[in-house]
Amino acid sequence: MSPRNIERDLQVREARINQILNSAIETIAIKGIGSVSINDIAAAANVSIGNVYHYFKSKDEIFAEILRRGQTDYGQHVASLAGSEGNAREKLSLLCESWLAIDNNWAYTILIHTARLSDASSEETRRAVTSRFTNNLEPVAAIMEQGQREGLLVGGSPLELAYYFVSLIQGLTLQRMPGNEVPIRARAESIVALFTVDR
Amino acid sequence: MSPRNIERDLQVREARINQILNSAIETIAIKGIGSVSINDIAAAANVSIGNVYHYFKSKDEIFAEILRRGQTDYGQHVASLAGSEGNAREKLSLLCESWLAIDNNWAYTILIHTARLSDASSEETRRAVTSRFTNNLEPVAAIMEQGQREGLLVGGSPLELAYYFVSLIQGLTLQRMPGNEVPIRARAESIVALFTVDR
Amino acid sequence: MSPRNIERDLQVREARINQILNSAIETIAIKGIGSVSINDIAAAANVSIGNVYHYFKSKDEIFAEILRRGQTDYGQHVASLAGSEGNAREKLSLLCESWLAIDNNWAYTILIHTARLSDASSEETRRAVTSRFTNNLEPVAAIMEQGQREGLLVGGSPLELAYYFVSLIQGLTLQRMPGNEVPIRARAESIVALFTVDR
Amino acid sequence: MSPRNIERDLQVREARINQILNSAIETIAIKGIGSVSINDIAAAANVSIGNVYHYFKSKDEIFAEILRRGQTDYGQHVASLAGSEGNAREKLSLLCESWLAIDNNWAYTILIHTARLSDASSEETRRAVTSRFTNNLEPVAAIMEQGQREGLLVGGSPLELAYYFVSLIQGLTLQRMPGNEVPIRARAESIVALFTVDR
DNA sequence: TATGAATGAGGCTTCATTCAT
DNA sequence: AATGAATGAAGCCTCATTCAT
Repeated sequence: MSPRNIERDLQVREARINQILNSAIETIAIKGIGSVSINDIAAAANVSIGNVYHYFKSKDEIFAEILRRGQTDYGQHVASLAGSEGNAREKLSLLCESWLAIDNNWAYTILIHTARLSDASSEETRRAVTSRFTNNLEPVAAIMEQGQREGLLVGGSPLELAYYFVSLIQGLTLQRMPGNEVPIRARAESIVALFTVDR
Repeated sequence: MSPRNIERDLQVREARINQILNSAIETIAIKGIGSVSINDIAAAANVSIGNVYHYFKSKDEIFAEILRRGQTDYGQHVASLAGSEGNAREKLSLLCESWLAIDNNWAYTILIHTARLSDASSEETRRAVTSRFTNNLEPVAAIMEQGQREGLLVGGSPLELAYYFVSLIQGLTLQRMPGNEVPIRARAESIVALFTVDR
Repeated sequence: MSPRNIERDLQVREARINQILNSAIETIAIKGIGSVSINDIAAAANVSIGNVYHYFKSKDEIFAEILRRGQTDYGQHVASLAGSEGNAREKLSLLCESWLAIDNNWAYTILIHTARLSDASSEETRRAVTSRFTNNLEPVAAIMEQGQREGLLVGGSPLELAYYFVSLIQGLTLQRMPGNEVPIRARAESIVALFTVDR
Repeated sequence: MSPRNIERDLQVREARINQILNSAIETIAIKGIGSVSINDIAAAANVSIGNVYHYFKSKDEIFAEILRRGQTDYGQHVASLAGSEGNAREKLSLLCESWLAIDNNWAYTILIHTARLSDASSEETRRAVTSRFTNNLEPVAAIMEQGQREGLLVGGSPLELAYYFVSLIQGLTLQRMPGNEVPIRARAESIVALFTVDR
């Protein structure tokens, strides 16, 4: 029937989708969420506008997919961290450092919050984002609990602590948006210290 | 009735400006930063579009003015708190509680970050926002320093601690946007505990 | 409050709406339903695109309003005809002639049928169009009934006859679209003869 | 299995073309003339877009071919009817019933009229459609003439009567578009009665 | 013959801003 | 001071058509 190599087609398709999403997140990092247009995204991906719409139904779908991937990847990262060898303080440090090391994170963070806003995206997208956010707290809470058992981290509800930790990280991340010149550097060590018991 | 004089005119003007700005922040809280239009703002203030432009040069100026007022009010609040009687832990608690009590805060917070994005507003607005943000850290840093002197709060650079505190508060605030159903409540007590030494 | 003449404003508004709608129906008559764009409509009305949207929510609303007016006007026309002096055959003749005399009618007719098509307009528009169409059959049916009482018109269900009459008129109207060169002229006399008993 | 030869290739080609055209008319019946896209047509025919273009030069050609076949088939039908045994009234009844029986007819009818509109199709297509329409009137006119000779049908120019008959049928057909709920059923008997002399 | 990725012009719609009254 | 009509640029999205495989 088809004189085309289906498997190769799928690979190309996947590659193109990645290409669009990856350059989109970069473009957002430069232009900012509110100003980024499909035009920008297409240009950054070296692809025509029409072709972007060949792979995505709408701008919202692009945002939603970026978020899905970002949150899923982060979830896997933090879950594997929670399940790995080492004490809770070390894990928290690693988590902290990996966040602070990624330049793009502010874009994900702003995207997460923007996507939640009423008109900015569909009800479904919002639900999915919030649900993943909540799920991703679990491994952090597990680390908190481990730290409490080890006597390394401060007491209190582990989930609540995780909530504070993630909020702090996200709050810091937002300070790193382009154009922002707050003359203070966040240091993983000091942040983890807030949650550490021995001092 | 009362003859128009300059003073009364200014009062009316001021009242109208307040009316527009106050309903604007509410409208932003509902529509979302990115979707709100001058039309929405005018309608919410029960004022014509043209009249909005009579009081403000541009949409950016409205945003900028909301931010200026919000940040200035907050700055005065936190400065007076820093200068007031009481120990640092109590002050931090009050600061925390006052933030968590205000429903609109997420809108200010998102507005602050949006306004900083390159294309979203003028260079001048961005500089002003960031500058006020940095200035407003000072009183918090002063409270941190006081707390360290009192032996109540954890050690480290007071400014850096203030930075973390504010970031945490802002991060939490963002979780309270409409449509958000994170099933965890932030409690001032637990937050302050992170910065407290006696445990 | 307002230094504008409200009444005059309303008059201007009404005039502008008429101007847009009237030139729109003309433009449709030239360009054809399927090809007419908001751009065409705006240009024909000597008005900017944005201003068209100041008066109408969407292209569909323009179509819907044209239809509402066209069907309402026709309904009043035919109702007043049905209630007027004269025998049924004369009334039918007048009705026929007035339809055949109006050059634009094909556009209304195509518009009526296009508006009924699933994707072409909203459920609400479609219902309204069909409902008005059905209502407008009544006066024609009344004429048929009068004609039967007078012994001038053929027998059968008056409503059904009205349905045939209107369908015939519409079918003929469609033959008169631009680009159409069917070398036959419809004549009111012959059409009415089909519904006449004495021959 | 069976060796490919030219004849078989042609058969396959013809089969594919039929498959596309048949599902296209169905799709038009659902989506509506103005909204149907090549994509819809390809999907309905279970064929790729590219393959549609392998068999047809353009969307206009598909429409034109549907019309050519529809009008030609109808022409043959009505011509054979005109040449068959039986009196004119019976022939008119059969013609009427066969039209009313076919669910798709409204789509053809709308298509015929749409295709005639200036911008909707090429000059050539329009000429062909109108020409076939006019030609197809001849057999109907012949039936009218026969009926007049037989003393069964009303007097007047046979071609003009044929024109009215077909317009009436088409007008009725349009009332049967999807979404249409005109609560009146057309009955062949009553329609033919309008053209019948004995009453 | 068959596929579907790719293109880009064009259509609809929104919105900040201006201006006559 | 107040109104809202008017403008037009810009954004989102669709779709007929082409082309490499």
